[in-house]
Amino acid sequence: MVQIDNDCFSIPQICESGQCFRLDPVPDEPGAYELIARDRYVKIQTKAEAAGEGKTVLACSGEEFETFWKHYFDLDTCYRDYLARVDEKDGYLNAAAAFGSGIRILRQDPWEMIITFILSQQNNISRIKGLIRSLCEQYGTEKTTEKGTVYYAFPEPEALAEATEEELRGMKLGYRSPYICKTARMAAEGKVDLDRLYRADAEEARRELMKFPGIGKKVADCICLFALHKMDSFPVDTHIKKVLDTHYSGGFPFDRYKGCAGVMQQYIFYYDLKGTSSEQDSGRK
DNA sequence: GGCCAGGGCAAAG
DNA sequence: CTTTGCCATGGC
Repeated sequence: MVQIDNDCFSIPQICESGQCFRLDPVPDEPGAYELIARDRYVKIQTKAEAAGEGKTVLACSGEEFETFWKHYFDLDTCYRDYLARVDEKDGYLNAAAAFGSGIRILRQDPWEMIITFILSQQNNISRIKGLIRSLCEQYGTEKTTEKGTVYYAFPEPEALAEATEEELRGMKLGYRSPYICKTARMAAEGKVDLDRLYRADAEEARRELMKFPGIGKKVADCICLFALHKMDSFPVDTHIKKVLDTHYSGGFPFDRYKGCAGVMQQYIFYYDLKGTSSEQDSGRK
């Protein structure tokens, strides 16, 4: 058991922010979450104390926390400093940052993000989660925790490369099936050295990732941000595009947010997705 | 029941 | 280099 008391760290917000599709509340256990990262599983307890301070407990050893989860959740970084960089005069971004102040940019697995965000295109989050679950149950290795919890690891490239396009269509992946099929085979053959991408700059990483079928600018940027931790990557999806048109017609101030544009992107995305629906329909095309 | 979802791609303009 | 039509499926 490891207790985390970092400032600006909220599992529920990270869960809802849509960067990780294998983090979910445990049914009938208020405050409990399950997280699967590649082949690892961890159970999480979140408890809102009377004082208002959030507390998070990971059910793992101190060693596993130090060598993996701490880095995964980016807990060595002070997100209060990111919040402080928000322009005082930017009302929208202040509201968005306040709303999502517990979000962190995770360091997820590149291969997992490649498949996940290829599936994400023109799709909604709840369905994406369902598709990922199907893929894991079908092609991932079944594992059991010390306490007897059964879960499925994310399929390795070699396992997913065995899938045929017809099988994937049968699992309702739709027109994304050939993308997954070809990408898995390319990855299994080692066409792109994923580890090398950590060293590359964002621009080069993006170019390399776009060699996979089904990965364009937006999906590549998601992989750069959510796996490779390129903090200047700024995925522009339908939500972000709408906000940029509505609130930043003069252009988003990327220069000001050098080194943390991706964090701002997540604040905006989450705010547009889950924020107060008081002016939900104000955005027009 | 219709609109839309964390887009990409190839063909046209 | 910038638009356009198409691609499956189901959540809401």
